[in-house]
Amino acid sequence: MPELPEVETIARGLRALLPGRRIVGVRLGKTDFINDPAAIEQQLPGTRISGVRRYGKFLMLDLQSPGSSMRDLSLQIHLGMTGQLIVCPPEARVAPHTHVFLALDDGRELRYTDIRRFGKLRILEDDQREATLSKVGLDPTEVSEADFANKLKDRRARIKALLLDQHVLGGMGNIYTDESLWRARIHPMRLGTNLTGDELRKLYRAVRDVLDEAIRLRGSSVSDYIDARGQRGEFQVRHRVYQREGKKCFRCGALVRRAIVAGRSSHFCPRCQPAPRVRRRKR
DNA sequence: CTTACGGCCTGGGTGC
DNA sequence: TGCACCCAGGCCGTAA
Repeated sequence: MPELPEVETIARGLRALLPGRRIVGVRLGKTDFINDPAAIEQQLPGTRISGVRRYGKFLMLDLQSPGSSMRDLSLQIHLGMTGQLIVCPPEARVAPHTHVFLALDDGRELRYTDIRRFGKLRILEDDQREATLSKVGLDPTEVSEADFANKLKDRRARIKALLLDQHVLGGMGNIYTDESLWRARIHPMRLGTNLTGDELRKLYRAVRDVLDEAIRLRGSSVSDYIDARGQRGEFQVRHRVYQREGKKCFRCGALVRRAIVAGRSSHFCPRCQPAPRVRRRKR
């Protein structure tokens, strides 16, 4: 499931292949995950891809319109759980559940495949672009330690929920949240406001390190993630708690536990990551 | 405003 | 062989 490192890997792959290319044709399969399929079909052909951006888990393809009277557009892509973007020759085998084909002027094709169709494709006018970008929280690969701490230290929500909240930080998903909390030795149910200064520092370090390592290893391929060239990532071999329920903690040997926190299944070591004191429920 | 939670979308994998 | 069920991430509505 693509989170920040996977989306970043895909973005880097696309950046080597797409800028400067013109879209010469559009073919769509199922369209229920696209905000305006007719606009995609009518307005994309003829545009030139000027840039590929990542913000949080979103990808943005910036498109220059051919005529100066026409407005520039952006194609906003969210891969959901099972979305894949592949650049390939048009004769390459078409994977099942491929629903978007963009023919490029170099003879290649950009394809979007999504088994579950939890992904989203949106076409944005240039005036909607920045408003959309501004809704996503700070980028955890660029945020300063002070900004990171300030975002969390006054919040009474659970740290797991805060790290997953895309308005707080953009790009953390279940894997990297659990891995970061394990490294920082913080239980997912701890409240943001109850973290000590030292814990916030450790968590900041953990988030940065986990994401940097994961990007270096081109993401985690736990189910069907592949990058723009169809390659799998390698970070899944470095997972320390994610999907390791019942296995030994790499640090202390206690058995990794799984619990639902903030509506998501959360993996943690009950010894390294001590649970917060349960507040006595008032009757 | 903040937080918590349930429901919804879809289909592959699992377990009976 | 079939089939019910679980689960995933994001988002939205509702309630406290």
